[in-house]
Amino acid sequence: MSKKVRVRFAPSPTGGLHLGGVRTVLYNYLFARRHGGDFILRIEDTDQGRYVPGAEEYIIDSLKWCGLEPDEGPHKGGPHGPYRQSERKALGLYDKYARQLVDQGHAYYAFDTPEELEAMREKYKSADNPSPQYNHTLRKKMRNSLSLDPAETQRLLAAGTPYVIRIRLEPDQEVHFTDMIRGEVRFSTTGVDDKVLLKADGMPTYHLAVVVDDHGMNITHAFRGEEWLPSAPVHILLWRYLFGEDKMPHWAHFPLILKPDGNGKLSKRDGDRLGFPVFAMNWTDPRSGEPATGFRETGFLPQAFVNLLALLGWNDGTGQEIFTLTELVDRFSLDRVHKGGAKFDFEKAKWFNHEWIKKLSAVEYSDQVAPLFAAAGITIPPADLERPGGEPEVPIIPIFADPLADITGPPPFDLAAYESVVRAATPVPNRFETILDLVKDRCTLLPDFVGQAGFFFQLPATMDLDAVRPKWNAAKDLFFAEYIRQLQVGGELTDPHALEAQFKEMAAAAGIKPGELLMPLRIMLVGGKFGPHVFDIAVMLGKEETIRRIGHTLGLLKA
RNA sequence: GCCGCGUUGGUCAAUCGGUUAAGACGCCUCCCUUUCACGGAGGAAUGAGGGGUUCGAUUCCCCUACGCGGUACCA
Repeated sequence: MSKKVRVRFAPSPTGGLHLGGVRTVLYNYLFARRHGGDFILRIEDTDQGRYVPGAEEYIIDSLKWCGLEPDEGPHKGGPHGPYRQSERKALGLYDKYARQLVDQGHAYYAFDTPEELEAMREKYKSADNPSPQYNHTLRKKMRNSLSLDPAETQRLLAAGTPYVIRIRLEPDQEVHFTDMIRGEVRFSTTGVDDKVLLKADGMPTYHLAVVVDDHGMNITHAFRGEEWLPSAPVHILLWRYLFGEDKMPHWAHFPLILKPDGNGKLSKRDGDRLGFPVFAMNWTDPRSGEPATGFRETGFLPQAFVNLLALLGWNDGTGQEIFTLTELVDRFSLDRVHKGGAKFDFEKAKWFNHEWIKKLSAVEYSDQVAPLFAAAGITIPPADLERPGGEPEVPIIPIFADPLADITGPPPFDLAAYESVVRAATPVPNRFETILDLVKDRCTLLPDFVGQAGFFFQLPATMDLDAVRPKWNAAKDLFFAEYIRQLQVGGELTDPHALEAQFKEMAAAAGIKPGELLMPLRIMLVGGKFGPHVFDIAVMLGKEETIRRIGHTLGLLKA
């Protein structure tokens, strides 16, 4: 019986969480859930100088928005805490293992100052070797416990001279491991430098911390972005020296998400330049004050965001593109993750969102849409937000309530059962939601709802009278006056088909082609040439409001 | 420079030696619709180059080119 799967996402709190980061989380999460394992959040705040206040909270909030909640982390604890490396330092493990490495002869003390390092790089830099490495040859020329005589090393140590601990890499050693995505990957130690393991301030570098903490947290599978591949041999060696390669987690390096134009890793700058979000949620750097927009604020549904990210580098081979989180968990496998990077395409991203808006009932996102109306100065009458039959017993649709844990159980999953549970928990739409459902085919981003449905709640902001005026005449004016009278004597508007039939009969009686009348009616009710079928709108507006708008426009046309 | 990883239409991509090389986004045409969408039908568009291996290569191997990543007391 193999160990329980445990994976981790280990960001450094230096800024907003971007696309690539969320996708790394997602693949970790999917793998963990797929195998009934744990997903851990660990904060790699080993670099004091780059620490950004608020970044950790932002990361946690972003994961929450995406529905990718860790099982253990700094915000919720767990049996393997603490979950911040700055706090794990107190455990004394980094120091202990660094010294153990020195004792084993696999690491050494180095006393070089930053200036000396810089001088070394300048001195040995050449066209052939633009970035000289602190390695087995150059270290002989530097100040460290390998080049200095032991007495001098002892003296420097005793005097409290600042030092770092570097790994000692001997040349021509082959290091290889199996990457779950790329297969066998081989390196020669010749090209790798003597990486710093423990910094002068006593904090570990990523290289030491990742190995010590993955070990301490019983991580079974270590997944990260492709940019880490080149330093993998250092981590393999550390595992070999410290805990044994047999205890080492399985590795996988995910492909990069590339900028849409040209080449290279997608960055925040690309988003600014090309006009799309790169971060999960809005983020303002507390130091520079520089803002960045998020997918959430742009009007993406978390379901769509997760869906589009999953497909950026993975697919299930069937051609299916729309997946719920639950389906993703059910289908995900590492061997179908691509090796090559994928360019981000915002048009396709929007398509995913559009699909999700159509797929979901407005009940499932009306709470995200309502504030947008308020922000646009459109008031939704409280009555429209009242739910017929009262609020449901389960207030939140369990799409992101980790359905797998309490609904479908361990894999394989009963997706059909899950869907039915979600359906049963979905309440009856209120009037606001009914209206959203009526126009959702036309909405790609959440803010589109304001433009598409605003007229239901207030007189159209603009009236496209130019669409009516050229062909307007007394006969039409007369027709609508008569139409108002007919509506007045009739009952409340309930059946769009009956309404349409009545309208067409009247048109025939007046000797006017219905097509001549339909557009004016639309303009009267909507204000422009868009929206659902006119009579659906009239029914939704109600008799009184429909009459009011026709009369109002008639007045405008006379003026 | 060196090391590593990649390379199927504009983009995301299927194919695990034999296919007319799927599908999706975007684009174009048409249908539906007396609005805008949705939906439906169709179209243009792809294996970086060169060597092998094989009866047969997009698929396996090698070389080249190109791209990316790394080469910090950053992660």
